[in-house]
Amino acid sequence: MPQLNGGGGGAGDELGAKDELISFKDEGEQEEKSVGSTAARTDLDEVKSSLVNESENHGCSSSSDSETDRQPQNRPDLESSDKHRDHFAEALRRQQPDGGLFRAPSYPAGYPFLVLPELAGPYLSSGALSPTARTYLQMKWPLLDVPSTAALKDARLPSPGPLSNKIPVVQHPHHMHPLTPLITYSNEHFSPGTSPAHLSPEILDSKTGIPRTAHPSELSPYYPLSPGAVGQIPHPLSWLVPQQGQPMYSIPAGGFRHPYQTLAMNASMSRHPSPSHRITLHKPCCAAVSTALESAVKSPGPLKKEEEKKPHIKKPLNAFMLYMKEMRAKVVAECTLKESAAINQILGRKWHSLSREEQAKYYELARKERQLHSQLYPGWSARDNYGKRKKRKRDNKQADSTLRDNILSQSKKPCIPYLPPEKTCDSPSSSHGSMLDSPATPSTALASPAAPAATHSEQAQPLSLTTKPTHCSLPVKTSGFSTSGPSSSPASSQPGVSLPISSPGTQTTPHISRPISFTSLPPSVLSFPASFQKAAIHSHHAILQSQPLSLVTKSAE
DNA sequence: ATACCTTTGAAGAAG
DNA sequence: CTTCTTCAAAGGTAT
Repeated sequence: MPQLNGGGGGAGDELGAKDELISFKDEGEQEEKSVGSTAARTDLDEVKSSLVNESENHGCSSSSDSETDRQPQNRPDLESSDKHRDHFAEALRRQQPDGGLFRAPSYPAGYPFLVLPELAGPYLSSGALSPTARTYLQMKWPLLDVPSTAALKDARLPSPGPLSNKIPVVQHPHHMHPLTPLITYSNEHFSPGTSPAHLSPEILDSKTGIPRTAHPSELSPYYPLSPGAVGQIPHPLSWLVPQQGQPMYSIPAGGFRHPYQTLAMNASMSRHPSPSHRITLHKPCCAAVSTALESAVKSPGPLKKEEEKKPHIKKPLNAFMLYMKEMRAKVVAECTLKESAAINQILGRKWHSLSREEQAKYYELARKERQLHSQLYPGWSARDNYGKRKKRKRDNKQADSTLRDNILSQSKKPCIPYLPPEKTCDSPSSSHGSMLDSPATPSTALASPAAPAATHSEQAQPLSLTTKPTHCSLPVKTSGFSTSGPSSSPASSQPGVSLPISSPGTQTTPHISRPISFTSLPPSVLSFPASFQKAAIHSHHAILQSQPLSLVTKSAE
């Protein structure tokens, strides 16, 4: 868990100011459409084909030509993926005429982050409405074909006017700030069936293409600040908030009122973040919303009572989760493959392919998020959420991993030589100097803490063990190995020393575990990027610069 | 209807 | 101190 060092402020600024795009294949997506296929897309194409190839007709495997043709039509997917934006921007902004507590440094238009007073917070799920005072909302306008219809069904959701239809048509994923996902926390506190249609613009269903109503979660409140904290805590993510004067989306003055305003007001009433105090709700001004909220909040049975007593406060998202939230839409949009598991594999690879700087953004962001979370919920512990999910997968996993271990040991698969990573699935990395295939530009040499390249190559090994018919050359199933038991890896104690599987003398049975990584390193050491760089340089040096930290080998001894 | 899958990272528990 | 487990998101898939 590399954390940015104290320079956090600087990092934050960097984040806010740069609007750096995640390399991946965003660049030139627009051109891509007009010009046709590009190298950039080959990346995903490869991934797709490798992922879906053979086994499915999802279309990822479709020829580039067809895909090219498909692109434009695919926009709806994109649009839906950009569901995070809506028409609240201006109105919300008005609610904080002074720019609100959280003012962002200059932020490129198109990435408006709003501070929503009182929306159910992302950290509260399942019927738990946050009484918190503020919520971040990303107000990026999607390519919404904002149908005259739903988007503005509700009078309280006045048409963005100028925004009306397809305004942001030009807005493509690659225009998204890497941090956009921050605002996209889903609100599980709304029950699916009760989503207040009026709250959001219609979004084309990614699958059916049929206009659908955006789920409240798509309105994505970011975080709630504890009422007491509001106005006191400088928001760590303040830089995410659009500047006041920034031309966002003009909404007719007098335009709209946030449906949850009453909630906001109510929020102020519950000063204590304590879960037990969070559920009080005032009826939203809108009946529909009210209904939705009530249904979400109220739920029959004693179970509900328990929830009321102890709402589920979600864990803060980590860097990768933040990244995923942002990139998922892109990946999904570019690939008809919708299966999250597969998408996540791609995302995982892409994550590793990110440059240090790019990852640093997310680490910093995650760090801030954790900070905020801790401020909001001082007493909260990750353990509080333990057992909230019923997981039988655990058993499966164990069995699975055991099985895998057995298979491994039986087959005694020799170390697979270093595979030219990513070639199959993640070419993008190469395009932007990923360590994967373009070793060592000075910057990449320092690499992200995740030590991308090597990781991939390692992961590629277990490929054959993939239990799922992904038919993808993607190195997957790393997690499976990670659970391969207590066989502690010596290397884990010395992350920097771990060697690639291919290394001579390494144990024949590739033992891939999860991040030896930085999780085991003290934050001080991991302080990202500076400390990390040092550490990386120190321990890995040239060869290991991209060394897979996740690789565990016994040869390290 | 619900859990699984899949990813990485963070946090906590256990050894 | 190290290792393992759980959860965070997401949405198709499987049970």
